[in-house]
Amino acid sequence: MNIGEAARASGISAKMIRHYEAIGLISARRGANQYRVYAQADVAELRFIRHARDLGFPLQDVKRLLDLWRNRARASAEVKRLALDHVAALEAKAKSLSAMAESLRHLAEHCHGDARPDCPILEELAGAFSSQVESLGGSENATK
Amino acid sequence: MNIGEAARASGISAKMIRHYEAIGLISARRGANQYRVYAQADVAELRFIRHARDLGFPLQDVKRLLDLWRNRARASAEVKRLALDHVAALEAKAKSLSAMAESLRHLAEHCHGDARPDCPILEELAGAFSSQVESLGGSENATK
DNA sequence: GCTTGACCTTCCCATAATTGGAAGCGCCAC
DNA sequence: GTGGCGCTTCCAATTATGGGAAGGTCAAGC
Repeated sequence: MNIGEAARASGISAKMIRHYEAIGLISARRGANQYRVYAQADVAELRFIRHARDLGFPLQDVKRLLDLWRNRARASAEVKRLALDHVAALEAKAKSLSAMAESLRHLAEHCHGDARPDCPILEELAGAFSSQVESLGGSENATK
Repeated sequence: MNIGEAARASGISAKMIRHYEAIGLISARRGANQYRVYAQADVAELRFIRHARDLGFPLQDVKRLLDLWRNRARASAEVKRLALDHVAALEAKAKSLSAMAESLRHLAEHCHGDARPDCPILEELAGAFSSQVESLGGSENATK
């Protein structure tokens, strides 16, 4: 099959299939036309890639996982280590985003959100960790 | 003060300060040398930007927030809307990452992780939603 | 045979945010 | 007056994906 059909069968765009080939993740035979030709096994690899991406693995890890998948003599220990490292990274990222969301939501709760200009969200962004910025508008001469 | 000192005072690298100027987020006066010159108010803006970035706001939102901050006649409603939209985006992203982490951790729990090659993680990546890929190794001729 | 349309090819560019480096100049202290 | 640091601009890489141009190929229809 050609790249379009492989794309439909795998859920990866033709654009990305070419890209994955360009970065050495996969390879493809060429027909007499120079068209890329894909077999069922190639589609299976593409699906593998897509599932790994769906789980958030970066392409570098996907490459390693793909190598392990192709290698019948692999040790499952390495797969597990990759997976658990990735789990840790995902959880750290999720935690960080949740913390951002929570502090921002806390700020938003104290903003009345009407036509008035005063807003604790902006005040926090301006002041944040340090003390309040004093007389901001009037001290541009303090340029040093 | 020059860009280096502004960078140290704001926690934003000189590189990024120049970049923020290039994309129109901030501006800077120039001295006789053509060196950028920053006042305390400029540092306050830089800090504002950093805090907004720390909360995960994309630069586009930061630009809008900065405009609102500069505008004394702003309505806090828009700030609140921006903030709550961003909170929703953050929470959605965090939830997505957590879901990935959980399903991957679930898979990893069932992988014995030793020298043997069989591994449910790889099997899931290969098969996932569809049924098991049957006789993958032997049917490359089924190319259609 | 020729057109049309769908498909394929390669190459360049864009996104978002940040970082790195190179080449060249100014400035200050010693 | 010179060495080192800071400043300037420009160019590129990162990560993953997509958009589009300019052209080649193929099958169908008339």
